[in-house]
Amino acid sequence: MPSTQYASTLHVLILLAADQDSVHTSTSLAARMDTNPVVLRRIIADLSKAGLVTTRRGAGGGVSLANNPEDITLGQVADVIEADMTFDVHHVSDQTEADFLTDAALTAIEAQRRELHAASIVELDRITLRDIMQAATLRADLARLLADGLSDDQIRNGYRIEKGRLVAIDD
Amino acid sequence: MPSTQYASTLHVLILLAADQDSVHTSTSLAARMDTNPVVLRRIIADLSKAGLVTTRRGAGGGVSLANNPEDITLGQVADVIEADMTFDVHHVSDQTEADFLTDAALTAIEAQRRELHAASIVELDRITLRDIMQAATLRADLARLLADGLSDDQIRNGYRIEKGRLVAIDD
DNA sequence: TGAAAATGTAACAGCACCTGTTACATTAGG
DNA sequence: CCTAATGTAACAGGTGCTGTTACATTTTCA
Repeated sequence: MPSTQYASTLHVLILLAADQDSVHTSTSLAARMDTNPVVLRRIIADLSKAGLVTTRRGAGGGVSLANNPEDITLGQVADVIEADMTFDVHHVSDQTEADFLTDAALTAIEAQRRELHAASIVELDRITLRDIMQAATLRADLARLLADGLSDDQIRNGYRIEKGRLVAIDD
Repeated sequence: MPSTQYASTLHVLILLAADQDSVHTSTSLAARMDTNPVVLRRIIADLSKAGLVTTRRGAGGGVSLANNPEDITLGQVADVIEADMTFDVHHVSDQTEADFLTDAALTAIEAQRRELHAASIVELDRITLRDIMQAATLRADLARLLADGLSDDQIRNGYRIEKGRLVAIDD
C-alpha cells in the first residue's frame, strides 16, 4: 500500500482531537500538514460520510469531531477508508490448460489475506484516537519545552503529566 | 501495498512444496503462474539469498526448497521480501514555522505502524508453508475429482484425507 | 443583498512504482 | 560444443496516487 491515506487520515483526526475548541478548515489543516486543501477535503468527505466528523459549509464553517476521541478506534478509521494493510494477490488469466493447484493456491492465499486483514483490524481496535492523540500531545509538549531551552531535569522537576499533557507544577 | 510480490512468492513456494520431486524452472513456473520467467527469477533470487530455496544453473538445473515446508513460516517469507503489510506514512517538508504537534503526530503514527507490523509478523508466524500448501493441495484434489464428474457424495464415500491430500479408499 | 469564506466535486497533470519484456552474460550437463 | 538454465541490467507500459486548478454550492456577516 504505497498510499498514505490512512496515515493522513490519522493525522487529521489527531489535530482535530487535540484542539476541539478551535475551528479547523481544510485550508488550515493543509498548511499544517504541508499538502493541498483538496486532498484534505477528500479525506474529510470520507470521515464525514462515516459520521466520524461533522462539517459546516460557508464562512466560519469547518470540520470538527463528531464523537469523543475515546470512542473512535483505529480499526474504525481503517474501515472508513477501506484501508487494506495486507498484500495484493495477483490474478491469473484463464489458462490454456487447467492448473488445479494454481487455482487452489490463489484461493488459499486470498483466504490467508482475509485472515490477516481481520487480525489487523482486531489489533487496531485496541487503540483509540485518544490513545494516539495523547501520545502525540505529550511528545509535542516535551518538544516545545526543549525548544524553549529547558533542560531534561527542569522538565522532570517542574512539570507533571496530566491527561496526556505536560503541565507546570505551581509551588 | 499494490505489489503482488508477497502473494507471488507464496504461490511459488506452494508449487515447490506440493511437488518436491519434480524439477521446477523459472520457465515452467512462469507458465503455470501466467507471468514472465524473469519476474520469477527475481522472486527466486530473493528466496535464494535468504536460504529458503536452492538453485542450480545450467541444463537440468532449477529451483527446489531448501527446507521442509513445516519449517518455513509465512512470517519468514514476509521478512525475506521485506513486505510491509501496514501503511505508508506521509512526510512533511521542513515547515515555514515549527508545528510541534504535527511532528509529534507523525512520530506517533510511525510508532503505531511499527507496532502493527510486528503484530502482523506474529500472526503470520503462526502459519507454516506446510499449512497453506495442504490447504491448496486439498482444494486442488477436490476440484480435480469434481472436474472428472464425481459427485460430492461419491467423493465423501470413496476418498479420505491423508496428510492434506484426498486419497481413494480401496475396499 | 452582496462579498467573503468555506465545503463538495470534477477533471487533469505529473510522478513514482510495479510488472512485463528483451537482451545478454554466465554456468552446467550431455 | 550445443543446449538449457540462472543471474542481471535496462527499458517500456500501465496503473494508481497526490497535487492542482476550476467551479458550483452553501453560509455568514457587514
